[in-house]
Amino acid sequence: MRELKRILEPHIESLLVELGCDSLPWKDMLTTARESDQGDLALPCFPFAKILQKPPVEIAERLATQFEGIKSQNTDLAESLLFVKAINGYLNFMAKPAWVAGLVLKSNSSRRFGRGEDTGHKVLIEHTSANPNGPFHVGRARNAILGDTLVRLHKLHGNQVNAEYYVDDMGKQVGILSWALDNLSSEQVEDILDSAGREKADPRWADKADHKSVRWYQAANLLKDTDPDIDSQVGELVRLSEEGDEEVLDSFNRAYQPVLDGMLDTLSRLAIEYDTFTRESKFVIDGSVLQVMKQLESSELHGLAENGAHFLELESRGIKGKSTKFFFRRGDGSSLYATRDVAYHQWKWKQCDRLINVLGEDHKLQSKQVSIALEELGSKSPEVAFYAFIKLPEGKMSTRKANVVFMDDLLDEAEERAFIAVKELRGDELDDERMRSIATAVGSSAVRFNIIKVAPEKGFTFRWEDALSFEGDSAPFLMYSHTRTCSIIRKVASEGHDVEKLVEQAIEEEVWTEIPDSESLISLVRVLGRHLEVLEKSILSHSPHLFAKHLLLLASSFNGFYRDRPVIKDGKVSLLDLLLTQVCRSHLANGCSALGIVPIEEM
RNA sequence: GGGCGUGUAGCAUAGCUGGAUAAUGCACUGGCCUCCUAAGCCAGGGACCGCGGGUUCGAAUCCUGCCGCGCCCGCCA
Repeated sequence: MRELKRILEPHIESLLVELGCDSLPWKDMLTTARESDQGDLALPCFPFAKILQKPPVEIAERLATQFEGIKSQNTDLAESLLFVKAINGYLNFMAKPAWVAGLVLKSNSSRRFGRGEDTGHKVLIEHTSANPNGPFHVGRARNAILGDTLVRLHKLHGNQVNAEYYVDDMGKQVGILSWALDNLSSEQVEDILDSAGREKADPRWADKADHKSVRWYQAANLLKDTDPDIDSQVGELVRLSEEGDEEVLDSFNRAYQPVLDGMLDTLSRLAIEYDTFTRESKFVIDGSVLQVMKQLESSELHGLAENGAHFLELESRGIKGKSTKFFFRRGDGSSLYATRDVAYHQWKWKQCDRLINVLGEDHKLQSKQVSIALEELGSKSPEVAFYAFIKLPEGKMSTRKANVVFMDDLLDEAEERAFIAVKELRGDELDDERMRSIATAVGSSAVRFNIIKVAPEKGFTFRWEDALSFEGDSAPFLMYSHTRTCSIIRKVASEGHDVEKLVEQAIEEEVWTEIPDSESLISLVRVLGRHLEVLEKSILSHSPHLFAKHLLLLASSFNGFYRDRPVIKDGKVSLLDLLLTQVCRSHLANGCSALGIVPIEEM
């Protein structure tokens, strides 16, 4: 209730000045009331008790009386404020429902659609950036889903966003894959995996490049343990790639590109797309890594190891642990992953005014080191959205060890279960094709939502039942509420009304000024009033789950409204209820889309 | 050993810049389709907020010490 706060603050201030209590941080104390039937905002009066030597209950009552006096003399207050009440030592402010409704319904700006105005800010969000060495799995999915959701939320907020994928086209992982594809036959690969007791490849994915190539990658990793010669061969390839050797980089490219394409196919099933792809090798080839290394040498933190390796000593910058050194150049003069990352960040900063990385919690130290190095070079640090891992009951997911749940399998299973559910509910009304498309939308939405609804910093264990949950706090619940808004509009139209015209009429007549005394209608209006504030908070704290929770609340409030307020009855349309339904429909549709949930019109 | 994060009903989570009776879903008990889709709605039971100290008028929230879990402390990526 930002608008209400803005109106109230000057008046509260003048009262507190009069009392001599304005030295306290009362603006922060003025918070959302816990009980929504007692008010929208509340000011606890306990801290004033000490200064005034009077009981808080008495102070609250005195303030309430004085405030009522001010209210009658001020048009802004008279218009927006329903009442001020002293309850248990709290000063509670309740906004007029009609005023709140007006905020949401009357504006012909983007607010009525649950969308922020253009901010003009350019935001670059780098996410996923997974090594292209095997199929996309559920462990990696948290990065992609969190990242893509941030991209969508930023767009809804009004920012201009670039979604960026950093392609790791050099280094050990790709080196092993490339070596394996050049040196092992299909029979050898299957023999190696078979004798290690690994499962056979799933025939369903026999034609998908990422699922095919990962067998080579896994076999080479097994072989490497017994044959040290492979390590040195791969090591040589890696060294050459880091020097920018074109031939090696080409063969790396041939090895990983089909795998990356396969991963991107899977991601597109989740509606995850990227605007730009940037290869790590770019920064070696264009010389910027070399320049970074040179510049870091003149840092006061710079140090030189016995064999000629360069590092920054970060103890003075708060880095603790066994090693406080950040190596940025090997003894042989070559760069390291993090060094290239520094060059990459400088490049990213050239194209945005806000830079966000989505990273697993295992990258926390690395990320801090890169930030310090950037500061040494006079560059800004990025914002980082960290997340904890999704693990399996058997432990951490690993492509190398084949301990993974493939996203392709999860999505197939989700869609299948969704199909069974639609068929059971609507099998006699809809044809198979229609039900299939509903199931596809429900499946991918549910998978995304079940990951995005928990706070990023909390780790969790993957369980099929949870990932595929369709009830309660879930994507299908949101989607279902949205379809209800659609079917109401459909019904109004089907009875011969021109919905657009009626909505315009409702706005013109300002139908919200005579708001009915309906608890569910009013609480729905209040939830809508908070929509953009929650969106902004969600973005600022990199916490999409806050917006997800809010959307669940919106859907559930709409369901209450739906129960109590028939929009059309005996052919007669209630303009206010129609307008509210239309506004809810946009809020839900845009909100769902921002979470990667497909807002279908029937299900 | 050190650093970062996390611990809330049987389960999964929200609340964590201190504020009123700790919120939601699953599961459990009971009720609601002649009514814009019941993937829904209503009512009910269920919580030493990991444990111990401290700060405060007031602590799930802040400080501190334990305990459990996760991640990190490579001239790997």
